[in-house]
Amino acid sequence: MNIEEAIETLKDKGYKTTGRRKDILSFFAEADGYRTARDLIQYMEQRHDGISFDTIYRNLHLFVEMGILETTELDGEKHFQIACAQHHHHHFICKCCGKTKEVDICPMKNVDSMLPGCIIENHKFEIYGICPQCKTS
Amino acid sequence: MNIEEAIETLKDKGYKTTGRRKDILSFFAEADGYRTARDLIQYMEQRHDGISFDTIYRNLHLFVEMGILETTELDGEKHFQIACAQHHHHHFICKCCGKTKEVDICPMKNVDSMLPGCIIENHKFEIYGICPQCKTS
DNA sequence: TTCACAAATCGTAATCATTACGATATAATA
DNA sequence: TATTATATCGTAATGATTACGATTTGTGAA
Repeated sequence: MNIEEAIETLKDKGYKTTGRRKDILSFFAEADGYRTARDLIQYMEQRHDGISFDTIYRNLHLFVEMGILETTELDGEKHFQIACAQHHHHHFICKCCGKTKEVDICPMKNVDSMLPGCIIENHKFEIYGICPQCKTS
Repeated sequence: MNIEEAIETLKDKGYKTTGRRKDILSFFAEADGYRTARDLIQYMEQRHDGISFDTIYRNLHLFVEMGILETTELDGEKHFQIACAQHHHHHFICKCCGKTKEVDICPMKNVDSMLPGCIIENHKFEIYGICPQCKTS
């Protein structure tokens, strides 16, 4: 998902293309990994007079809902990144820089039979550690 | 892990056996699943005049650190339950009542080779859904 | 059993991420 | 360019969690 695609998606659903939205998308396009709302606020304050919490959180939620961003909870704080592949996958997440790597292993294949009577709705599989770049620096 | 074991663990490490700690352990022993700090506060207020946030959170953190409780983040709120088995395992978690079921599948066996150069520190694999009891009621 | 003291608890204020809202500004379109 | 629904702003409110000085209590020694 790149900025142009994201803006197309917004237009298709009747949402407006605003400067703020482009800025938010730029931030995540450059980011290459998970970032918090606070990271985004800091970025926005650097290149504008200010940014409203309302705008930050409203758009983060909207983008997640539209599949433009993915979200996960790390250290008690919500993190966001550009949605990568369309197919089902999981992530290695660097604790240091937030960078992610796709992992095409899904452990759900054999799980159904182990949970008789349960309705399985979704699952989370994440691997945490240090990426090669952070390891050497 | 039962209450007696937990109190032994505390004593061994030089921590005191207080009424509050016994009450907190009783709550989780009865709970059979993940509960929030607020759930615990509500329970404590029912059988005492009141309970300090300080006592709640200090002991929750202590118990996690000592392996008496396990913790996970659900819906942006920390949840706690009595640590179950000693061996490595994962959980099915009922979104409705917090009840957990052990799942003895671990997807990490083949992951190392997919992440060359990365230091893998830990991982999370959780399955979310509705348990049989909540399904029928 | 009582004493002394470190540890634990209490009550409450502070913090921090997130949500909410009335007022204002702006993108889309006719 | 005029209209209007949508988006943004500035700020206050919320809710979980953390912090802290004052008080209480469990524990081990006398």
